Amino acid sequence: MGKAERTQAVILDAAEARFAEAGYDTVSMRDVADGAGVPLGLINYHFGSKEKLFEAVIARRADELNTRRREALVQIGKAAPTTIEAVLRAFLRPYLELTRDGGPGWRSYGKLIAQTGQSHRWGNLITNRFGEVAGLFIDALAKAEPRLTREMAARGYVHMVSIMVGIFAANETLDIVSSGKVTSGDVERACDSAIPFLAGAFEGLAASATAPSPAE
Amino acid sequence: MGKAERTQAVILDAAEARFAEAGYDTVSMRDVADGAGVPLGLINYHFGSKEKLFEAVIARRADELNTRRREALVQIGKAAPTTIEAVLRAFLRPYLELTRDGGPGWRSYGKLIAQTGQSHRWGNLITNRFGEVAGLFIDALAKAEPRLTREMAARGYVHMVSIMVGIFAANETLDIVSSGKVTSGDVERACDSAIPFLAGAFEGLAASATAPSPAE
DNA sequence: GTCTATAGGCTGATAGAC
DNA sequence: GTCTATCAGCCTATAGAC
Repeated sequence: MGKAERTQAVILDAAEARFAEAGYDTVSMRDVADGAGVPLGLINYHFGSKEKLFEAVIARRADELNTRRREALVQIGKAAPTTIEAVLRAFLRPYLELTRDGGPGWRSYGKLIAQTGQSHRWGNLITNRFGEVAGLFIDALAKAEPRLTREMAARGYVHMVSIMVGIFAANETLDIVSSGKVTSGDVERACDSAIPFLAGAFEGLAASATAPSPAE
Repeated sequence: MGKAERTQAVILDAAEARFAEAGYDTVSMRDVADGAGVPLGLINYHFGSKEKLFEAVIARRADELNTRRREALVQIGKAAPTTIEAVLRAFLRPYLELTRDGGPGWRSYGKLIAQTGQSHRWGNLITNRFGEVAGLFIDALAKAEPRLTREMAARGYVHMVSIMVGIFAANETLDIVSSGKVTSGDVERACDSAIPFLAGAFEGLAASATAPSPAE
């Protein structure tokens, strides 16, 4: 790794941590420069603008996560028939493993994705980065549970993403609503409980496709 | 309604719409003033600061939503035994009805809540406003499905909120991942499909509490 | 209650020395 | 590649006329 690349990594790490903590708009380029221990001008030299710096922060780990998820999907594709639960694991486990073992930056990244995904402003950035793999997983869900229509699979996928984002953002909502009895920091435990939750959810959704509602 | 209150409502409406669209930090007090058609100084006269203006925007509809949810919970409490599905409806339907019939401001509010809930900065604001009703619903979930531990009920509640927020934020994620075949704008349809999804989810979670996992 | 003018500070970006 | 100095613009908040 050249000197320039190492400098860029330091800047990306600092930007990631600050953006995750305080939000893109609140953090100034000076904050990032101070956090990285580099002069202000160097950031613009390497990344061009604040906006491009942010995009680079998002892109860095998105690529790694997408690769691992693709691999996990290929793995379970070999063993037929594929179950919904296997697809859920292929989606959640790569993220869990990276968050647990991939260094502290992944914790920041989780918080960052949560903010970015809900801001209208970065919508294209997120869907450009994650849209392709999303299509793969919607296909896998529909294949694993034939009762699911395409619409249901897509809706279910979006719900799954909402839950996933909430887990890896690890904000304190859970701690507070549980009066401190459950901690949001234990992402492994959160994933373990999310699997049966989501497996049941897709089962319930599939069942509602075949059984008419009581009102009808 | 006095003149001052009407002016405040106009300011709140403009602030809500702009904040929802572009985010708190991006929107300036000048933007809000222009949107409301009032001079800049008037906003600080009525609300004191930008931060307090934002809190007022959040509080206004939170109080109304909490009241309706409480009422819905009381209603289903009268008919024993309470089902998970009834609790889900008590949680989602008031929000749906307000979003559908309560005027365009509720659409903005949905987007705003999504952003606010994921920003570390406003965490206390959200939990202060919604925490009490959250406790009521966690109790109701645990009562409706005795197999659920308190921890499971709390986790499930948080997941339910994640999904709800995603639905009412109505961002374009769903439209994009479904290649335009499903629209996120139809919140009624989204709620209808979320009910069996979540009912199945709590069923799956409860089942996982009694049945040991295959690995054990 | 409403409106105007302005103070004081921080922002992103860059020109130019090394 | 790295670092410093600086510019022009925008921000929130407020003092004071009406």
